[in-house]
Amino acid sequence: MFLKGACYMKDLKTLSMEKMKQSEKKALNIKNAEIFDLNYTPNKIYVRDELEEVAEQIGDYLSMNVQNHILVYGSKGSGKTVSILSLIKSFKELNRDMKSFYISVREFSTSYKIYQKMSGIMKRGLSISDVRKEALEKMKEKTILVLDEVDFLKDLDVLYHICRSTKSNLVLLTQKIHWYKEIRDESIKSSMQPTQILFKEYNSNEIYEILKMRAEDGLYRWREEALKLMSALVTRDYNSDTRIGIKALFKLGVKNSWEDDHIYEGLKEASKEVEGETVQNLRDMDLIILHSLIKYNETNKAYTYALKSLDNYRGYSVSKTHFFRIINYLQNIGLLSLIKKRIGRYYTSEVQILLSDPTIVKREIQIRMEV
DNA sequence: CGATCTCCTCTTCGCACATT
DNA sequence: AATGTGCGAAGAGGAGATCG
Repeated sequence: MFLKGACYMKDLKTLSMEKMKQSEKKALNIKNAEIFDLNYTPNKIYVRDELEEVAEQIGDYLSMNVQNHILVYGSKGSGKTVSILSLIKSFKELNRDMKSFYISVREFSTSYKIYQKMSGIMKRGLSISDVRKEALEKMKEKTILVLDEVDFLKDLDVLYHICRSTKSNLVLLTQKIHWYKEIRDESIKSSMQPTQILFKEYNSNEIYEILKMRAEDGLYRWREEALKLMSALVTRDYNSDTRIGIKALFKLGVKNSWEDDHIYEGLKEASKEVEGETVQNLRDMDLIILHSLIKYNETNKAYTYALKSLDNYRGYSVSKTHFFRIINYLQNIGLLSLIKKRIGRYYTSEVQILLSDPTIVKREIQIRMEV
């Protein structure tokens, strides 16, 4: 016992020196950390074939000034946002008089909020027509409005008014192939008539190209074979989600270690981080329901359990209706998926949790309980 | 001048009814 | 029976108007 302690004390100094040196080394391999920020818009991107079609449509809009709306489908990390933003950036360099707005609908999920964001008028109490008027005023010249994750939009006012009373062009991005089909309002559909473009999932070569570009711009040293393995794994194990590859690349770049097991570990950590952010953004009610679904993967048992925990934690309650609405929401943001089953005469849904590490939910609850 | 009222919207949630 | 949908009620909240 004593000996161990002594050893530890003795090592502390060398340990800290070693760590210090390591930290210096870490910083040494990073050429530009910004490159690895998931919201970074690079000047140079991997141009997928489908992007040419988008570019053509935008080009037509700009030169003829006739609305030419675009709807882009693609799964998580298929490059929708980055591609579109980079493309618009380069169009802007050619057309100085062109304007553009980018709005994340997950964040601004009603037409009212979108108008507020666009007009810059954030005060409350104004009627929707007032805010709308201000927002449309900003769209008189050639304007492109990008609505990211448009399936989160709760009403269609923006779409209607932008199609009808402006000459602006919409670029809508979504993961949901059915979103447009499910719009009931025919008048909106007939005035919008977007060109629909599907961004396929990247294959492993494409992901390799993307990682290589980021590595070249952001790192001093890396290993080709490592990038190849990473892209293969991202394709196979992480639904071709490029974001996870990029995050992992940064982690490995910092350590400048490219052995196979570090790669596996780095990817796992990266995906946990992405999941962690989603979980942190949930409201208490959602979180508790998610937790009960993890505990009981069958909706009815989970409902009973959720009622109990809600009551314990905050004295809240949920109706079954609302409970299901929340489950649907959780499914929408990709935390779980439901498999409908029939047992005898009855139906149930089996819940499949899509988190690779469900314990973060419990941890998040504990953190919130302490406050 | 501060207090209160009024206006308008947003969000959340449950009820009743519809669907599977 | 288990889920999903439409609708509307309740409460919150912020800013400007109005009043004492």
